Amino acid sequence: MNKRNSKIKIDDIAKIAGVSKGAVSYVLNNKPGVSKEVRERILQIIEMYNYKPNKLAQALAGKRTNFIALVIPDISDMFYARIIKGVEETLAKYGYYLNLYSTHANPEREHQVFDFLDMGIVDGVIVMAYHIKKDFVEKIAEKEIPFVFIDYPYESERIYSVLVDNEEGGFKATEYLISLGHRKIAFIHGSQDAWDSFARFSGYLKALEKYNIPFNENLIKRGDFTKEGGYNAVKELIESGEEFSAIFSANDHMAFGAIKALKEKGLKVPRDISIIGFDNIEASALSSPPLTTIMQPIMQVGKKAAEILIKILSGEPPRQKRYLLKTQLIERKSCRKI
Amino acid sequence: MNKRNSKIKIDDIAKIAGVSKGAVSYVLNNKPGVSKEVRERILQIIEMYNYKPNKLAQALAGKRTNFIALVIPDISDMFYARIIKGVEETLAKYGYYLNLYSTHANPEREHQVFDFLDMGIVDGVIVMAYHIKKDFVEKIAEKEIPFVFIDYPYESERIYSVLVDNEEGGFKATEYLISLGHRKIAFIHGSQDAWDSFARFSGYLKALEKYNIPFNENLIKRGDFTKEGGYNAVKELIESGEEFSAIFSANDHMAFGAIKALKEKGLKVPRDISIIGFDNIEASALSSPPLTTIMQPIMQVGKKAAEILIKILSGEPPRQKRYLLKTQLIERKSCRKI
DNA sequence: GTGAAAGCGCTAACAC
DNA sequence: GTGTTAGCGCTTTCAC
Repeated sequence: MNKRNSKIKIDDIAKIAGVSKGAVSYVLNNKPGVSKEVRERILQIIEMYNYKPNKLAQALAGKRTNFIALVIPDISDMFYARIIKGVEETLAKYGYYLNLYSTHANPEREHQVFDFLDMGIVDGVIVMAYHIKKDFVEKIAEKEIPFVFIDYPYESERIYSVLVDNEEGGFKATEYLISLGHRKIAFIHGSQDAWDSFARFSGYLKALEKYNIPFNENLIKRGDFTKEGGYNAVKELIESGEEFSAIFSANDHMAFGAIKALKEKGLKVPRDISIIGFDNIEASALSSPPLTTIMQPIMQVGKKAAEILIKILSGEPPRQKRYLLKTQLIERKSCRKI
Repeated sequence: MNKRNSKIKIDDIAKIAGVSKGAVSYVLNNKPGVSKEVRERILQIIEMYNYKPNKLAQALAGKRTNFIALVIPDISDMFYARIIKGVEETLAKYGYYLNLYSTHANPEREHQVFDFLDMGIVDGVIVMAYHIKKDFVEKIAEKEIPFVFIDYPYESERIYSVLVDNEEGGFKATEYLISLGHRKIAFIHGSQDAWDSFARFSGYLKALEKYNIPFNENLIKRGDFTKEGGYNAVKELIESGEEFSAIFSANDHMAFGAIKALKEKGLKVPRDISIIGFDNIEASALSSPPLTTIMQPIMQVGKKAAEILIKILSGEPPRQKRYLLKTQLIERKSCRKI
């Protein structure tokens, strides 16, 4: 019934080398307390028998597992895939293994995740979840196992978090449009409850304010982050008769929908209307016209989160708790000077 | 120094319930041997203290870890991402956790992977690797821990593997072109050592044969799976003066390069030349013209691999060792009847 | 039906 | 320096 009964273990190595397990353990962990000759001999035998210590036993005996859990809504979404990559690459660099847990944005599964913390199998957790409320998280913070949040929107003294500076991105996008001479700039919101969409909107507002452009409520429409949402929002906008020369869409998908709606009404981008998106998804470079957009430093988000966690695990927890990563403007062909 | 000293453990539960650890263990594992009342009481206490058994200890004591390792070349590539998703979803369905290991197609890391098998931390492994040679794999097959290969090109009695039927896909693509009236069909190879490209080519050959179309060596060019490769190959083809009315490109990226080369020479797709790709990458639906291509059942590959592994772990290893998944023709606008 | 005790494979404190 | 041994937290056999 034992699934590993045929495997060679530390006792075997010890016996063969004519020493105690302790000596072998020391050698395995590069610790002093073994003479040079004995160490060499043990090393040889380990090599010879291709002995690999059982991680489970090591971990149970107090060592780390070197496993880090990453909790993420969806693996196959390119956006998350890049976060995963950022995490994975830095973890690998420091000798950690990745333990992926996909929640499919299911609230129950997102909460379930925290059982990981008590199971002893991972040294730390990186979490990206949408439905976890602040008080829950704060309670979790008392666990012994460290974790860092990605896109945790609340300020907190105790939670490590890294997120994209959406507000600054929204500001940048709007400012760019303004610099091109636009003053009647429509804004397409994402989903109702999306705090990142609001942060972008907040940047939009700040830019208007900075350049003394009056805010016009009729220029604000709501999409839902999908192409259809953008399409409907812009169609509505056009039919409202409100004048505008540019659109800032809270994400690229909606921007494509917007372009479609514009096209149907005989409006050309960027000839008649300029449009800027947010995210820089793959299709944005390929569309016609190629979409000017705000690129999120997605991979860096993953990288940063992993780095923080590793720092904590190394016993040097960073003082800073919250990391805001800057976006970047990708200038393509969907905006023009007027 | 102990990282979990504050956690409640099985002894605590036992003490509180006034029973032995054994009893608690039985309850945890839904085993008989505990009276109904005692069981209830233990359950209550477990609930009350939110006790979670330590997986490490459980696993060490002989149980499964419920962790499955997935070894894959690159996470952020959409293609692999979908495999991951397929694997992850089925694993989740059966209560397994995913353990991702990205090799970046690095031979050393690909081999390293097999250390997993000896470390006791995963119950099984799904591997997709490019640089692992047949004899190495066959040797690994003797390990006790089960694994299944994705895209393992060799026939084998002992290795479980699931792969896409590239030959059938190549046949289907070619047959489609032929059905449209084409007889002078160029083929653009992928990289030199890509067995999947060869399989597609082999399908091409079979289709020609079936329809009594003579094979013309001058119609065969080599790319390297990149857009540039496709571009160069087709440029060369055009400049060779060899006549052709259609191109079957071994992947979509090269097809885009091909279209570019065609365009530069004043040839329009599909007006002058029909072109079919392979893979159905995201951009293929978005390009102009939208690319007709062969879709690989990528997610199913992951799903199938996971299913096989789970079957093995459940003690019912499937008799069939090798699973060939069928492709699908995605008809868009890059081919026309002549 | 219940509890004691022997592992699982390793680490680390402690004698020698 | 070297070897012994007591855990780590759980499962499971085996008496009772």
